[in-house]
Amino acid sequence: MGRHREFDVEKALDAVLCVFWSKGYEGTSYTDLTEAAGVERPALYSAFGNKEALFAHALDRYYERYLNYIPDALHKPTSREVAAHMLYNAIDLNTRYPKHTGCFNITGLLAGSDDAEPVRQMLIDVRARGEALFRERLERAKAEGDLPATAKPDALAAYLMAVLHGMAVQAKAGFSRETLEAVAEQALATWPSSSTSVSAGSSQD
Amino acid sequence: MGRHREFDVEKALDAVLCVFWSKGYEGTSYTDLTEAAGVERPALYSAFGNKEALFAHALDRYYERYLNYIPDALHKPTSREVAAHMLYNAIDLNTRYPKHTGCFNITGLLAGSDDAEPVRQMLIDVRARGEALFRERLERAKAEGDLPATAKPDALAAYLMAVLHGMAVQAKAGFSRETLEAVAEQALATWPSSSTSVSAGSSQD
DNA sequence: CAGATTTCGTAATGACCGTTATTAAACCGC
DNA sequence: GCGGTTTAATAACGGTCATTACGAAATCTG
Repeated sequence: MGRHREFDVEKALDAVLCVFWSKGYEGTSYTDLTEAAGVERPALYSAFGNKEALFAHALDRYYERYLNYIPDALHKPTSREVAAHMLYNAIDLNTRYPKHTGCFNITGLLAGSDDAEPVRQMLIDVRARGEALFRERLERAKAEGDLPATAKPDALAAYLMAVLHGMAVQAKAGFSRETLEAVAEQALATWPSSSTSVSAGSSQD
Repeated sequence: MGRHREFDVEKALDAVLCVFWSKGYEGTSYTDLTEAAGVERPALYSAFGNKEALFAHALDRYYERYLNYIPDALHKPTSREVAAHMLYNAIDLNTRYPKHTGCFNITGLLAGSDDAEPVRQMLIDVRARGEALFRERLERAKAEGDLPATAKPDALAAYLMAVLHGMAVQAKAGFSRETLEAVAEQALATWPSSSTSVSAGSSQD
């Protein structure tokens, strides 16, 4: 019983997500959010809780709707294909929307006042979870012989995540998709392989 | 004539720099700055101007005092040494101070409200200037035969900057110096070379 | 239709934001 | 020591922040 909700909760969350994506947590005001969602302030509060809870909802949705290529990537047969899939899908995501380039997660992770420390920590934790999944996939690749026995899955995972994070920064700095693809190509040029003999150092033309 | 200044302008700017380094531009309040500098608000205003001008002063000082390894790196004889010097000095800088890990520039570049857009643009411009210097150095290396004729200096420069920015993010996420060194090692494993035959793909052990 | 319940929209809350009058104190040349 | 000048410190400014009472409107059950 009671009055029905007049706005679409999913659509409102999508609008909120885009604003946070562009400006980060503290860079976004509640007025920004209500204007983007087309919903009055108390309505957003009753639907999602306070600003921090709303950001958490947006973060969940970001992983569900935009980072859903990660599970797909992890299922690729070889570690090289996993890496390539993650790189090129990240580039697409980081440059697809001119209004909010880069990565939602990384954008909010770096700066913030002391009050926003819980939010930063939340982003740090989620990021670490993603890297752990990738590392475990590389450990499997090593066990399967897809990576050489000398390979270090943890270092390799950290390395590729560094490239991904760096591209998120560069996308925010206005880099084109083409430039980022050149970055990815360079990163993949050094990817280790167990079977084939590699000549990665001169693979760029 | 007139009353003498009772605080050390240089020391105040150093203190201010550290706070901005940790929290970014908007994450830092003027109260944070005056408390760190041990200087009352009007004194900071009279010495540096408003918050944006103060941040610009801090950015200048950051490049003078902490990124002074970049000119040294660019003077190394080979492009590989240039890259290695930049990577390992960046790691040291990004992990040296537990109170403000990562990179001052990258920390403030990603997020911010619309009011802070000029500051973000300032950081984007300075970052681009650094990458341009590196790219020009790689073009010289190519002309000198230090890099193969097939090398693409712009892509190579963007790639290494991506790794550097990614490490700045990871430092902010709590990565240890050792982990970042493994990342740098992986990044260098693929660095192109004109003379020696390369087997970068299996160079990790 | 009556009563209970939920949402909506206005408007207000106290706290903090960056910035600056204003007044008192310290220094200079004379 | 005195007038002119610069700095120091207190305290205030209007504006925006996130958050929420409160009363009107809308929907359900009975």
